[in-house]
Amino acid sequence: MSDREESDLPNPVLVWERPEPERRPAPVPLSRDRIVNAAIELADAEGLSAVSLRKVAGLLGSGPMRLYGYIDTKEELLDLMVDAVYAEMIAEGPLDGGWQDALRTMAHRTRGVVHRHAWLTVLLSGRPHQGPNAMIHREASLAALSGQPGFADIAVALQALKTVNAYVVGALQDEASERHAIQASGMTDEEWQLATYPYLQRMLATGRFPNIARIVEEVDHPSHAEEFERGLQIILDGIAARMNR
Amino acid sequence: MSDREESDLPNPVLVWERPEPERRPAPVPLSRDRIVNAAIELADAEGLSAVSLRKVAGLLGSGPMRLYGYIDTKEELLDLMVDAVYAEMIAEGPLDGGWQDALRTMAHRTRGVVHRHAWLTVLLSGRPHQGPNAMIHREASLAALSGQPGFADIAVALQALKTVNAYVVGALQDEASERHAIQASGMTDEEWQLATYPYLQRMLATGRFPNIARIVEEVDHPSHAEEFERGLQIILDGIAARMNR
DNA sequence: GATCTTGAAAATACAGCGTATCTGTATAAT
DNA sequence: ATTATACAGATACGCTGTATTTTCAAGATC
Repeated sequence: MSDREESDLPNPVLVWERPEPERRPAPVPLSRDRIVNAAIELADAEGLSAVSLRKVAGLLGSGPMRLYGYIDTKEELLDLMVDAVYAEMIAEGPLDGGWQDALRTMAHRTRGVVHRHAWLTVLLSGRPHQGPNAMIHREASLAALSGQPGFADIAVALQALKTVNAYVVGALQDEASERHAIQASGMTDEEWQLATYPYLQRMLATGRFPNIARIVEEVDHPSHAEEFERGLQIILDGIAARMNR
Repeated sequence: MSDREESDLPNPVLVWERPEPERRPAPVPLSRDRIVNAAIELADAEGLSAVSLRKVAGLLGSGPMRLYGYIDTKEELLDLMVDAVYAEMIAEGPLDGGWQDALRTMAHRTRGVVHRHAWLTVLLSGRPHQGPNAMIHREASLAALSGQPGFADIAVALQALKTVNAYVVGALQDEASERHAIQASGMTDEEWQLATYPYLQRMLATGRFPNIARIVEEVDHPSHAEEFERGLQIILDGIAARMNR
C-alpha cells in the first residue's frame, strides 16, 4: 500500500535506476475444470460471496481477465459449478433397489452434496439444470424408475421424480436457512439460541401465537435428518397411493 | 452530469458571483414501511439485482446513508421485504374448510405471491422466517390444521405443514429457474426454445439419454399450474395415508 | 539471425456496490 | 441568543464484474 507511494509519481527516478520488469513467467495452464474447482474450493471455504473472478483467478495464479477466455460471464461460472456438483452425485454410483429405495437414495445423495456445498441452495434457485452432468443424473434417475412396476408410463416416473425433487430442494433450503442465519451472525449455536430467545418469548407472551407456543412447549424437535426422512416418507406414501388407483 | 463540469474546478468563480445554495429543503419523511415498499417496487419492476441502497434511497428522494437509520445492513432490508410479503399473504384472509382445503389454499397463496414477486425465490433460501408477519402466517396455518380431526397432536400438524411448504418452495423454484433463464437471456420464449433446441437434440442424438428422449417425444407437458397441483395432491395423499395408520 | 506479425495475457479503467467516516447545518436545549 | 446535539448529506474506501488498452512472448517471414 504505502510502499507504492513513490511509484505513484509518473517517473520516480531515472531509467537507469529502475529495475527492468522481470520476464513474464510462462502463464499457468488453465482449463474450465481448474477454474471451476478453484471456485468451488473458495465457495466451500468462505461461502458463495467469496467467489469473485479476481479471487478465483488469484487462486490459480492468473489475472482475472484471463478467465473470460473460458467463460463469458460470472453467471456461466456458477452454472459450471452446479454442473460439477451433479458430477459428484453421479460418481456415487447406480441407483438400485425398488423405486422407493431409488428415490430415497437420490434424496439422500442430494442432501449430502448440499451439506458438503452449502452454497448450492442459493444456486439451485433461478438456474436451469441443463448441463451435461445434470442430464446424466436425470437420465439415471429416470432409468432407475422407468423399469419398475407401476412406472411403465414415463410420465408417471417424471411426475414422481419432480415431486420428490421439489420436496428435497425445499426441505434443504429450510435446513439451510436456519444454519445460515446462525453462521452469518458469527455466533455459536448456543449464543444464537440465547440471542433470539427473548424475542421469541416476547412474541409468545402476547398470547397471539397459541399454536406456536404449544410447539415450543410440547414438541421435542427431531433432528434435521429425521425430519427430512419423515417428510420424504410422506411423499413416497403419496406416490404409492397414486399408483394403486 | 456534464453540467457539473465547471464546478469540478475547486473555485470556478469568485464567491460573490456564485449564488448561495438554497436552504436545505426539509428532508422527505422516511419509515421502514416506505423504504421496504420502495425496495419491493424496484425488485418487482427490475429484479432483485436492481435493489441497491442508492437506488432505493433515490426513489425516496434521500441519500443512501440515511437508510442506515432504519436498517443496519442491506441484508436486513431483504429480511423486511420477505416479511412484507408474508403480510400480503395474511391479508388474503382466513383459511377455512377441511385440512386438505386449508393446505391447498396455503400452497396456492404462496404460489401467487411468488408469481407477483419473482425475486422471492432467491430470498427464501438462506433466510429464516422469524419476522412478525411470518409468525402470524405460521400461526394461522397451524391454527387451520390443529382443530381438524387427525391433527390433535400438534406435531402432526407441524410435520404436514413443513412437508407441504418444502414441496411448494421447491416446486416454485423449479418453475422460476426456467422462467429466469429465459428472461435473463433477453429472448422471447420461442427464441429461447429455438436457441436451446439444437443442444438438446445433439445430446439426445448420442443415444445416452433414452428416458429423457422418451419424455421429449411422448409426454405432452402439463402447464406449470397443473404440474404444481398434481405434485401437491401427491403430498396431500401422503399425509392422508399417514393419518390412517 | 534479425525483423515483423500476431495472439494472448496482463494492466488499466469504469461504473456501480455496501458502508465507514467526515462535514455541515437545522433544530433542541440552555 | 447562544451552544449542543443529532442527523442529513458528502466523501471516501475497497470491492465487484467487465470493457478497453497496453505489453510482451512466440511463430512467421525474409
